[in-house]
Amino acid sequence: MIKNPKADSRRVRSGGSQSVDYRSLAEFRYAIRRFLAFSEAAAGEAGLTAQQHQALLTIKGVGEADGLSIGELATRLLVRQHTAAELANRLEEAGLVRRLPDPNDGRRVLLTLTPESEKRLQSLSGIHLDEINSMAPQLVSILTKLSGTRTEE
Amino acid sequence: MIKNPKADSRRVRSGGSQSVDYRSLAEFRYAIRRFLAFSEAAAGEAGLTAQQHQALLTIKGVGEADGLSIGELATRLLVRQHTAAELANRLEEAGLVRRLPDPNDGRRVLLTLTPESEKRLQSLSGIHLDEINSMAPQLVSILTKLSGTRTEE
DNA sequence: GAATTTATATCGTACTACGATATAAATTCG
DNA sequence: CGAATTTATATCGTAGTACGATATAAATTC
Repeated sequence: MIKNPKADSRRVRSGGSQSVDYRSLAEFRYAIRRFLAFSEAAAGEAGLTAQQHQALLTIKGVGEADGLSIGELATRLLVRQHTAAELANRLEEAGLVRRLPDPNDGRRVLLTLTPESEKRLQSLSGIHLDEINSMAPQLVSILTKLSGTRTEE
Repeated sequence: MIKNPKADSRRVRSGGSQSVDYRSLAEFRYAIRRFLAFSEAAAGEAGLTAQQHQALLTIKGVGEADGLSIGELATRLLVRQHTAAELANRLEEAGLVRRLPDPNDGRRVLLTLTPESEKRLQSLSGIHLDEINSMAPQLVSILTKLSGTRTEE
């Protein structure tokens, strides 16, 4: 079977410059939005905001033995350090992280999960894996369709 | 060459239930965050907020000839209709969309791009295609690594 | 050991999405 | 047909959160 351009693939040519597949670009953003909306809803049902959930996942996922510093959390979440500090405040108040001073550096604070947040994160992660598996084919398809559409033609 | 599990793939087994690859899940979120941060910065340089940029892309990408209604925009952005209406206000004030009453339904308003926003969107789209192309391999790799890690083993 | 840098924290502000609500047009149906 | 209901958009006040500005304290530099 020969690979043909999809029927609904619309490359709009404008102003004599290169064509752009606006539809696929919009589909890509829509897919990301759907995933994030799904994730926020799932987090909400677990009593977490989206940021709280992702902070927990980051602390767990980076997997530093003694915990993750505020600064490293900020780097991973792509927010300012004081934003990560505020996020840590809210997580601590909710009993979802512990703040432990770094024994090697008195300025740093290391964040670790509590048993409660470990539990919630594990449940959420399973739910998310299911969702990612179900959306992955479409996402890969969009990425493939967009690949190389910038400079070619 | 035989496909082996990656050395840095860490599946954490907890509580006797299934293992979860927290690191890959965190990497996936980090990739999404990087893309969104890139996109927001690019939009900002074009004088747009992230939402404004995505509204323009949606109006263009859905490709209805007469424009996109507020309600359809809300559906695609996964926000409430009145949020889309407010977004349309800000876009209109900035001269980036026009509101045209739907001749077939007096309740509806159709949003169309202006020449100015067409121009900015085209430029932004090219920049985004480059970024998507450069991140796609890693994203596909993460998705592949996560695939099927929910129920198996 | 004084100056600088790094890490975290606090406070006030701004942006934006939301709930509640309003208005008007279209549709339903007795 | 005309009243009731539904649909589409809009407005207003509020809340959450990320940010800039700033502060404090510990570590590093020289």
